[in-house]
Amino acid sequence: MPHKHHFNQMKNPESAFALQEKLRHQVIREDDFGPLETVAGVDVGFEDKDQIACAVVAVLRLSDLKVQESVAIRLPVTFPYVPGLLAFREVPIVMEALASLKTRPGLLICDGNGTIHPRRCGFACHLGIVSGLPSIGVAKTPFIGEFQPLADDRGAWQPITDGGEVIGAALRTQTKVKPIFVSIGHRISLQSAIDLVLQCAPAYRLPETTRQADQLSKGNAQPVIL
DNA sequence: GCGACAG
DNA sequence: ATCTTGTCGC
Repeated sequence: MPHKHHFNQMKNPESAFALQEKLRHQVIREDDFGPLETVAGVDVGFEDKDQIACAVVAVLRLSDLKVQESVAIRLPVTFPYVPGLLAFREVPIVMEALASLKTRPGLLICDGNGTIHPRRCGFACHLGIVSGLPSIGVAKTPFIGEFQPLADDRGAWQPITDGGEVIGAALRTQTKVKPIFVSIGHRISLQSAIDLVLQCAPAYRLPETTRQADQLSKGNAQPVIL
């Protein structure tokens, strides 16, 4: 079982780059999943002056986008935030969260990029390969690449390119609202990723999966004022 | 060399 | 990511 141990022992950026170069070739860029019953939102938040990471996986029914199950896990941070190496900071704890789920999600919608990455192996790709699950990357900013202006209606999108290669899409999920950045994570095509993200974002800029996971990763103990 | 830089 | 209330606009 070569996988799971690469992370915690990752000490220097050189070995992290090497692993990404290896994993990038394992990314499956075509649809490789059956009928989807559930879709899970993945998000990691930080607390305590960046000492503690909190990973949340929220499993929603695709039919009504209602939360069917969710888990939140808290662990000490083991890797710093380095642009381009986000996966090494967040994948391990997310794997722990996935392990404690009762439901095996049909697909993961990640908070972060997939192929929109210098080495085409962002968080969503990394998590998809390590977990074996189909995954999509959804980010609020593009990180790298260029794209043409998009129409202002919901569903409008433009390819994001880098060195002539299409690496993702800038997608407008709500009319006249700033676009989000969708990319392949693993076992899905870019077109299917776009369609699915749009389906999961019927009312807000971010998909419901991300919103639910995000909400659960924050002050779960919201004091009710009377 | 300089600036930019997912979460 | 996180620190944080109200507020301008459709």
